[in-house]
Amino acid sequence: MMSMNSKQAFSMHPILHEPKYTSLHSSTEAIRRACLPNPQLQGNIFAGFDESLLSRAEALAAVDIVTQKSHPFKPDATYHTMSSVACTPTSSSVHLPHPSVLTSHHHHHHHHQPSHGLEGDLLDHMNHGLSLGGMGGPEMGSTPSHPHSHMAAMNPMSPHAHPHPHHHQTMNMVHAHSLTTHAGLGGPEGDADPRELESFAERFKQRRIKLGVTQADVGSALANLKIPGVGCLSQSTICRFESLTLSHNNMIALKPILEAWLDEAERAQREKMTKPELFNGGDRKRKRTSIAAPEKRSLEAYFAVQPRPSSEKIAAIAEKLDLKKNVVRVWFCNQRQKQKRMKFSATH
DNA sequence: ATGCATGAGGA
DNA sequence: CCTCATGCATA
Repeated sequence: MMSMNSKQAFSMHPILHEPKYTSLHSSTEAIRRACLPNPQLQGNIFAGFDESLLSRAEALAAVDIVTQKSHPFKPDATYHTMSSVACTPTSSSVHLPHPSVLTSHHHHHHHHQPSHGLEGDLLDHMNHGLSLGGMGGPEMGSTPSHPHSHMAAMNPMSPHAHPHPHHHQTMNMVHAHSLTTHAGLGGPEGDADPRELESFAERFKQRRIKLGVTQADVGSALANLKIPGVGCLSQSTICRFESLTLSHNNMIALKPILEAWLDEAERAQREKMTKPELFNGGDRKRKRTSIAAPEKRSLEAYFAVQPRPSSEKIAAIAEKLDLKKNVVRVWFCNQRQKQKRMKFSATH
């Protein structure tokens, strides 16, 4: 198993040079990040009395059950499936010609701390369905409402990928790098503004639907564009792009690609349509752990007081909630990522 | 549309 | 171990 795709060979790819990217469109994201919670700092601050905090958080979480509205979902543990996949993006062995790195962590300026009233803070968060610090408050699913605009295969090029459904990571890494290094000016302009991304995302969705293509179709069709370093993307990513639930950087990186596809797709629509083809492969599916509501509430409570628990703390939490440590760790990672998504970004 | 997961790359 | 970009599986 786990055959190594060429994408994974990325690390040993001959072209490992890292050209110094220019600050094409950037500074905005720096500003955005500036408002994010400060990493390790809080950890130390609370390291001393985190015990009590944890207890507090847990207690609150427990009591909170009554305040929570009913959840129509089953508090199951884990599911398993054997359903067959429909769209197999497959691999696109291409790599980015310029594996320039991203992640320019420079959160200067840390924000407030919940130390001014933990109980109050927690209660506040929980009673209000958690503000930015806990979970996605505002509905992102506020998109129009044509969930199923099926039909597809009208991609510019051959929509079907290869007959080999390795569900491995597609490693596109269309990273957009940004530099905060703009001379001490007062006008942080010239970069991609969230405003434009927003409008583009909206237009994109509409035109995509007009073409009668699904998000999944767009994803797999991208590979056919043969753009260096760009393979296919999943429905998830396309969806997130349209709903702006990606990091600012990610949005900026994907925009030109999706734009190129749109162009090509609309052009191709006039002339022809390649023969639609469908294939499928049956692979062992990954399993998705489902954290029950009560546990999730506890995690949110913990997260409110300590977004970055230490390994030990994670272990402790995991044990209390009877979850695997790794599940808890990943949960925290994912929560942190959510905070950074465009929709909740302070750049707005 | 989203929750949980994987992995590269970076300290 | 984290951050980030992405994806599979699911509601």
